[in-house]
Amino acid sequence: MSKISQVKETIILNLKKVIEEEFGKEIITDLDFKLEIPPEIKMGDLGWACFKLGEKIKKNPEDVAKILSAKVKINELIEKVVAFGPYLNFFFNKEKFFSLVLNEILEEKENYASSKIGEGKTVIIEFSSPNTNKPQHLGILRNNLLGMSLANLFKNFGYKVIRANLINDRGIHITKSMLAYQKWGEGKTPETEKMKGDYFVGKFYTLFGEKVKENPHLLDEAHEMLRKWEEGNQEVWQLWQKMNSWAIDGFKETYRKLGIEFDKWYYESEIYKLGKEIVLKALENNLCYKREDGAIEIDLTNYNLGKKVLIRADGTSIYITQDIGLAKLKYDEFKPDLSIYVVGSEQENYFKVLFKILEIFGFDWVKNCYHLSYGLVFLPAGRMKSREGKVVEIDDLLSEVKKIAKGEILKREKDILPSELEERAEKIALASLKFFFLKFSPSENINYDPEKEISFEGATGPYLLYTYARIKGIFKKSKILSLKFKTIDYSMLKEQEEIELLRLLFDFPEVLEKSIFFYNPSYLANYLLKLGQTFNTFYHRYPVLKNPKKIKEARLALIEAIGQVLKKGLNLLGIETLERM
RNA sequence: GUCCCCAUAGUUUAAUGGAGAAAACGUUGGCCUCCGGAGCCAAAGAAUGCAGGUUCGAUUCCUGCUGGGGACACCA
Repeated sequence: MSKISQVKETIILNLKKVIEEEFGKEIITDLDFKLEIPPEIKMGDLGWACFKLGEKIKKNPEDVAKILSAKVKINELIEKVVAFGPYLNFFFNKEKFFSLVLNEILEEKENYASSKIGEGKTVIIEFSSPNTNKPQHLGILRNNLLGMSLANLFKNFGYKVIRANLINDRGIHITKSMLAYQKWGEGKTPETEKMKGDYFVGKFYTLFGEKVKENPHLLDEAHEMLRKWEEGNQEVWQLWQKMNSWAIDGFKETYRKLGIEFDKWYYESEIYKLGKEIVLKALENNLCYKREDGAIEIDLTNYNLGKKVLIRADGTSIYITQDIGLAKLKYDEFKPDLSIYVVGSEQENYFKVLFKILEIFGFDWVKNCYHLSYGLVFLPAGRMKSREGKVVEIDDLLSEVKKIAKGEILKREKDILPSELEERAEKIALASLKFFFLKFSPSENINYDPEKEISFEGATGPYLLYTYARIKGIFKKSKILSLKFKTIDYSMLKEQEEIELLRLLFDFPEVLEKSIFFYNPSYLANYLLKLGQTFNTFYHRYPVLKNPKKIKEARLALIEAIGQVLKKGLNLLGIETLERM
């Protein structure tokens, strides 16, 4: 256990002991021993709210705080214990506090705030899961980023993480684009058109949408094509394989740009027959029933989820059949302690149905399944609709933001090498986009106005990259390669801003825990903003280098620690830092 | 019709039931002789949609209402 978490543990143990002695053993079990950082420095460094205890023993919480403050022992780190209204607040010896936190960060480096609490446990995160009939748009971008950052966070806590991608490469929406290509493709390919494969395929999906308005009969042809596909018709399969590989090549290109990797790829075309056996077995056990028309159905009206067909009358399976099968497949293969599905909020009802069916079928591991639902992304014109081409695609947006980033760099540095320009612009553009989407709580819908939201100032990724580069800049100027942090005199650090920064650094491990506990990377994103803002205030108010040696070294240690935490936090969000902007 | 989610400065968002509701954008006014101005400082701007309730304490929990979004397929 890290020294920092030991500090909290020790305080809590001490506190529990005092409460036991004062008010009896039984009372402990009902209390929440969570220490919080008070809103203002003058109130103390850690605090405990006495409301609940007061209620239990029928005493005013302010009196409780007073009683406790007299009893809780101080030590070399805790120099004062004070009753601050209904709160019991602890004041640290600042020099000891600085030395404790900064030494831990500087020693642990990128391992600061990592832990092994997840060791031996497996988490499977299914995310992205695109349809192979069109390029990925902003909604999936949000999905991709959430899945990636959650995977990073879980890894940080020692979990074994399986990043799974279910490619939806089968079904009527796929044959629609296939049919359009067959009719109007004229044998063109992504190569002949110099187009990214997924864009090329998407063009025909949109084309189908247009043509079907004039000729509704096309829909029947698409259904006919799907039937042929399921029969294994050779001609249809060749076309399907060709177009799918175009689309998937395009996806892989997008993932590469975003820095997203997967450990496991599932293809709907390979698994869509899974689950039938499970359903048939459930039928034998009377967990579901056969309707008069032959379809197999389950009645969930008792759970207010209606009725759901599981196998069609003609014996073919539907989407949920396969998801039942896939859930079991994932369980058998990985025995996950937690299985997360990152899927949009419009499918909340679907997942309630899926999980309920798994429960009824007797799979007790369904209790480890969790639907991480996130809100929709809206454009100024409203909800995105691929069929109408009313979308913003990831690749387009990324290259546009990159172009703007280039312009910004050239404003500041005219004679930059082209390769350097390219790399910096790429990282800045990615930081801008990724941070934008991750700073929202997943449950919130996002209104995205491409004209307005592409910004590199204020609460943005580039602001944080800039802050990090600024810290690196100071080090470069200092000509100090590695800091001998053991000999630093931490009593030099006593400014208000320095103490605020220290409290933030101290809080970092808990922010990461909170992010993972609520499956919400936005806690981390907003924390990083706060850290960046506080650092910049400090930076403008106090020089680091133009100081006597002792102060200079102490401040360098502080900003080095800030740099490390910024970098680690950004990396967990999937954002890479830059040494120069 | 039934169910779910959302509603907080002009705008976009933040706040495990707890300590003057916090930021960013925009607006107004300042700050490069000083470690990077993609920055900083200051000001103006909020009875947290409405009406009740629970609580020592509600932006947070409960009920009703209003407005917005979503879901209720033998689509995926």
